Amino acid sequence: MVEAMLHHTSAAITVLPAQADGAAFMPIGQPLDLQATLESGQVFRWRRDQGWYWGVVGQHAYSLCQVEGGLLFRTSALSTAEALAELHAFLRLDDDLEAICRDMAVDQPMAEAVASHRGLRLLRQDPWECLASFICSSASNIPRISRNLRSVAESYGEPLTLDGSRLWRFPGAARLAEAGEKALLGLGLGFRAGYLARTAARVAEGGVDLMALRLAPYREAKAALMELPGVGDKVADCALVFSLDKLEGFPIDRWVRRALEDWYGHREKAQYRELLEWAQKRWGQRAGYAQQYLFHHLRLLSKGS
DNA sequence: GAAGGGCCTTTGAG
DNA sequence: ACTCAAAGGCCCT
Repeated sequence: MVEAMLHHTSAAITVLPAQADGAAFMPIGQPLDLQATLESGQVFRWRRDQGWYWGVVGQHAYSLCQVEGGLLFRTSALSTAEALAELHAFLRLDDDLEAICRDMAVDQPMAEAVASHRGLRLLRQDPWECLASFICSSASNIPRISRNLRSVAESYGEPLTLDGSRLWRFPGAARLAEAGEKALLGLGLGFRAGYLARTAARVAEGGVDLMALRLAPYREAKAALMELPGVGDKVADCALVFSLDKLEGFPIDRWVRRALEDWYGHREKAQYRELLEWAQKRWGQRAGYAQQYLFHHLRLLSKGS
């Protein structure tokens, strides 16, 4: 498979990625920038090492490496077919990104963001891990969120082995409810520990069926999420966009708010709901993508890279 | 109902 | 050493 792929490799890639032998190849026709996708603050537990990304999708460990025409991958999944299906869903390859970006880029700032990060995709994450992740994101920063979630997974999740490397599944709600607030506080979660423990308990006892929310309309699903401790407008929108297929969601954090002020002339004090309605009117079902491009673009600009 | 302010922990960067 | 910001939410005036 790898050899067949190499014959149409572009001149830009002159050597095989490290440790390509034995990896399977997944052809991808959609635009994909794996680095931008995995490092744009949607997910926090993927690690890069020598051009390979290591992480967990569903119940299985994966290592991924982007090459011309697709991905090289290894997995702990039982069959290649299962892995391909899992990756396809995770990367939202059913989204026609070219069309989405074309529709979104109706103004200068978005046109620049889209042009600068071609292949940045939304992901379809596991709803519980996604919700828990963004509960932990409150008033935090990405390096810290990553560290916190890694601690949680390594303390309470089931270990997986892939090519001699250890990865951890994210622990289920029942496991975290059992662990309790004090234990989570001990992992450095700060005031988020109480939120996470209480929401875990609610989810574990069936107070809300996260998977079922994929079938519910946006407003209904959001209202259900916002009943949970530590879940307000922003965290709910993150869970909706990144894991529940509600791409009309539009999470507004400090960065996106800044982008809306700087690039679209919104006033500093504008309320969340007001900005949300504006974005949904402008971008409709592509609001979630629009948000991700604004977030990633402004963040990279301000980091000077 | 809207608006403003303080507090909830901890870390990383300047 | 000190300050501020960080993919917020909640509760009180």
